[in-house]
Amino acid sequence: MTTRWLTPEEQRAWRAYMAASLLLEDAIDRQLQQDAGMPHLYYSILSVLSESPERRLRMTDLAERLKITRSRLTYAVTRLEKDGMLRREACRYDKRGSIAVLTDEGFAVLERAAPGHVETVRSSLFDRLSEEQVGQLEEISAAIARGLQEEDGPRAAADDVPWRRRSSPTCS
Amino acid sequence: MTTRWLTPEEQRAWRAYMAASLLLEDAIDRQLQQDAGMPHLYYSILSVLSESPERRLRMTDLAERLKITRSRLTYAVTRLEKDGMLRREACRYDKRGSIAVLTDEGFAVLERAAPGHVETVRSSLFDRLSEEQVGQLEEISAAIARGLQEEDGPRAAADDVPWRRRSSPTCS
DNA sequence: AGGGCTTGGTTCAAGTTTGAAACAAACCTA
DNA sequence: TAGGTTTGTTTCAAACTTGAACCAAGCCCT
Repeated sequence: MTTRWLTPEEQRAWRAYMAASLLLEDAIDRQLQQDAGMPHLYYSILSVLSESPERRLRMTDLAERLKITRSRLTYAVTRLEKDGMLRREACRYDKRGSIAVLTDEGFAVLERAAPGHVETVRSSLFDRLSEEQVGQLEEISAAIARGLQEEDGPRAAADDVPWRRRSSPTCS
Repeated sequence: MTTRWLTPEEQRAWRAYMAASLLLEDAIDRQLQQDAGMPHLYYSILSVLSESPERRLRMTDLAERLKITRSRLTYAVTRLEKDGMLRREACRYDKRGSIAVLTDEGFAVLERAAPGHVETVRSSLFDRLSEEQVGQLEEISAAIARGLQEEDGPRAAADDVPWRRRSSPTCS
């Protein structure tokens, strides 16, 4: 089949998107590195944990939520654990499992870093967009994410029964 | 000043965006790594070069267009040069300068990889969006990029005179 | 001309990411 | 219930990124 090349509009959109996403990740990473001594991903890990019941989550669930590989997560968690931001606990019900638990120190660091981070997100992103555009961005992003996720993982649905791991996020 | 936290709509948009951009970069990187043996950035370098006059560009210009640091570019170009995708030439007019030139082999590799890449971009992104959304994405991205660039570099404008480097991209 | 500042580019070490391989526990099935 | 497969996690080496430090070469300015 002959390639369906991008139209000029698509080209423009694609290039603009690439530039924006690079610049944005960069700005955010730099700010967090400066003010919290960790890259964006690491901050996100703490953030997700802080919102989970009992501030704990299994590695796989954490990876799933953050859309990163388990391997990448292992490395990050190892560093964060070394820094005292979180600790690992064994899972009682599944001896393979390991659970990341946010420590009080980790929570404190997060609380301290949050305002600066939000400010950066705001000034880099939301201050530049109209309310309407915020909605558009969400829809567009959701559409992309949806598409890319169903590809590999038609997970959940029927086999996601209550007593299964997937629905008991803290595994304890 | 008290932090202006994100509204629920902003939260949703932000999370959706984060997920989408991670998944998208991932999908694209994986495809290119598989089919062309190089990550997305490296492909982009070849791509930008291929569209430049004489398929050559100064390092700084290349970095500027790709929105990456010079250091990162140096590393990438070193690898690509080792692989024969491009070569470096000295700049005649400015002995500090070095110019990356796409080789015929590099061009061939690019041509071979392009269809697969475009197909991935299409199926991951544009097939999921309406025409209207493509336009919205461009506007949103442009707004973000604009904001993040003027911060550091209020370059160009008046002092971007014709005979200056910035406007003679090939420096030769 | 002789500093001193700026710019273009690379280098270096430390940190991060990748993907494949290794392991171990859990699950299935005959 | 033994063996085979799947799932959860880590490990390892190789690749990539980061930011600061460095080296020239160009650019003032007096």
